[in-house]
Amino acid sequence: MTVTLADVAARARVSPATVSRVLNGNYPVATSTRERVLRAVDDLDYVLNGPASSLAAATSDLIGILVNDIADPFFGIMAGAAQSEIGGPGDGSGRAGGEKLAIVCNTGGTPERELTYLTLLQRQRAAAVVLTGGAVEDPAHQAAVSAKLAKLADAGTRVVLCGRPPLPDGASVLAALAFDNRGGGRRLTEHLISLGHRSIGYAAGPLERTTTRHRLEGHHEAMRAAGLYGDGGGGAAHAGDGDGGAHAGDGGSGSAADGHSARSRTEERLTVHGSYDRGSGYDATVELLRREPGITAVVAANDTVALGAAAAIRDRGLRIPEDVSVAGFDDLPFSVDVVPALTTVRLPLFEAGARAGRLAMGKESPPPGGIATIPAELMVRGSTAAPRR
Amino acid sequence: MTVTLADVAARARVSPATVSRVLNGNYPVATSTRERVLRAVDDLDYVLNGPASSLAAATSDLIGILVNDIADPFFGIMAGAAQSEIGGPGDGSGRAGGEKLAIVCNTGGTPERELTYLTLLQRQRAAAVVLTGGAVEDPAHQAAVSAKLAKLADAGTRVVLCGRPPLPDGASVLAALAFDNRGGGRRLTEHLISLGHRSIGYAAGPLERTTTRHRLEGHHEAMRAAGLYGDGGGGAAHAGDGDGGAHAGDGGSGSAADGHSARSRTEERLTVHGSYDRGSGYDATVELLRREPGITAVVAANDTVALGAAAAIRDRGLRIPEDVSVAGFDDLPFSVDVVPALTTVRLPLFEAGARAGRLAMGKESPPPGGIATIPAELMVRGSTAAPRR
DNA sequence: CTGTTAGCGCATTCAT
DNA sequence: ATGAATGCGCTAACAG
Repeated sequence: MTVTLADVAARARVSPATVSRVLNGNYPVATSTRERVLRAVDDLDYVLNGPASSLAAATSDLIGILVNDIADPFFGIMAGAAQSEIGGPGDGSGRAGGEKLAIVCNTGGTPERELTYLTLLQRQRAAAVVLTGGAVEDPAHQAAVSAKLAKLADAGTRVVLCGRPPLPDGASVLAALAFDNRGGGRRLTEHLISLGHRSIGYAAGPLERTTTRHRLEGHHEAMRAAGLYGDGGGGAAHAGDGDGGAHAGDGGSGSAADGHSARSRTEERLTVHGSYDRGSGYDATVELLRREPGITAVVAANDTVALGAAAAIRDRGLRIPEDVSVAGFDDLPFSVDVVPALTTVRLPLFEAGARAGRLAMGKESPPPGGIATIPAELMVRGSTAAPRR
Repeated sequence: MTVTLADVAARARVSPATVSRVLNGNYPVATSTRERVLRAVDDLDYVLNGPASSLAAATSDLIGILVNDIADPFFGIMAGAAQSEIGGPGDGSGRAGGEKLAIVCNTGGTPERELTYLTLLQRQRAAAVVLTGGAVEDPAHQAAVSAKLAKLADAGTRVVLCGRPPLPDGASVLAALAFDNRGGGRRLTEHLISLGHRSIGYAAGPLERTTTRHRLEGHHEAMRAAGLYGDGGGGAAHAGDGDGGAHAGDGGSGSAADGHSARSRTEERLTVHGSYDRGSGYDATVELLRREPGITAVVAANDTVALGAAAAIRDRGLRIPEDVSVAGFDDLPFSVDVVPALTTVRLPLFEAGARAGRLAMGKESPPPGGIATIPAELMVRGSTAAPRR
């Protein structure tokens, strides 16, 4: 019923080995023979048996791309870009030559599924794995992921991080492309401060994610530098801890009010954690407004959260930016279209994803030290303005 | 170097077959034996060799999900939902038991890549394939896809269509879940007409896609029924042609003005085609406004296109909805947050994706006849209002 | 319930 | 440049 290599060989009147050689193209074969084989392949409508091929070759042409949330364009853009560098252009006939199969796996942001997918990919003997987006900072999970990645690398799988800070032990990672979340967060808040804002609320993301922490740290840095956290909120906690310092800051559990002594009460009051979605931004903003009715600006964990924040502000009868300024992060495509257009921090998601894809394909050499920090650019638009007198 | 089933068997003092049985769980094994094996697996940190397993079993645990554009939440939501039904919850240890690996493949909407991915999936002996989103109506491509799907089905791969009309020859498809794009489109335009609009522009999607055609047909039906296309634009062209009638209406090439004789000049003037993105909506709306400055409403191919349309309208100094009403399609998450909130047609993307996932897993039985039409719900919000006097 | 025996379809040695 | 033989690691009968 199913056509095999041997069938093709028989029809082309060559040995199976020869067919294998023309199909893989990595061996000299006489042109006339090659043509005969190719014709037989077409005639018989032969499709290579991937599993058999992978078994014999001890490697597959699968490349996994892990994302936290596939419904979020933040990940979709990176994944799409990576995939465009991986999946060949297709030769029209759909015959599928030697291209890799880029597959995206949706972890839902949970550590368990992340590990499960990594194992599944390991099981498939994936040629490469790209991990996108922030990591969860639970030490146990970090260790488990590191161990798993080490095993993957050991088995010949190329590991690339995209939009994710380097691992403490980066040995097994080919390359880590990290966004400058901290710098972007700092510049965004500096912008607000320069506009004259003094009381700025922050609708943060999930507590345990690196992305959340880095953006928040940038924000806090700016606030503290401007003396807006009043009492002794020291800057000592994360001093000199570049985006690359991936050791979990607070280790352990985590309510927002877990008494980190260097954290001022103002700082705590003006920060609310949630998830990276619209509803969370809405709720966080309602809470911020309740705690501190006088805030003149809300910074959101990302653009989607900012959408919810803006809705909450409007529902309170306040205007943007006249009464309250709003800012996001990422600069997703819709951000320029909301009214007023969203001030945000632009991350070159597509470029980063594409680069990660090339790295995974081995088409590009890793940055020095295997680590590259990707700059974030402040985009000032209509949603932020000087606070009213 | 690499641990195999035999190693585990040796350590557990059982035969390889027994190890295989406990790993696959589909065979009775004594509890004590099972535990011994499991312990050996953990001790040795064994990971099943997927290719070898697939080769022997003649089937893999891969399930492919094809999407047109992974950066578009329309697809991301469906894919994520499908994946959530497929990828097991993960057992925490990341040990990865018998779960399937849901992988999403980004075709970019091009027929070639769609075929290439299908071939790649066929090569991998995928357990199932889910095709999401509208199809391209080029007859040659349709035939190629049908043939490929037939081969996949033949090889035991379950084929599910989600948000895509059934194939002319649906034999090889397990189930087709089609959205009621036509009905939704019609009701949306009827809503506008009932509000008093007479001159309504349409920023349509790519000409050759089923989704585009069906939404547009619904729109045209409503317009014609209200006599808004003046001269003899007959309703005969697609009469009684349910969403399921998948034969390419116009066959062949395709400028918008290819002289379909039953199409009125007004109809043509008020319809502009583009792609399913924001920029396209902007451009189309600029063009519509140029052709017919008096239009009081613009209907967009989807919510993203509507975003661009709204931007174009505002850039012209017009207000929404006072001067021009705007409507979208899909009801993506951001649609409720734009200002004014977008009137649109809600498609249950998550539910449909989840159902497709269950179908692909064989966890749910197909609808009668293998075809289900999923209803679309009109969502009236602030972006549409009665035209001004 | 468990062990034994055969391949699954292909990529590679080696020869030639 | 091509053919012949071997084994990748696992599952699926078939016995017992």
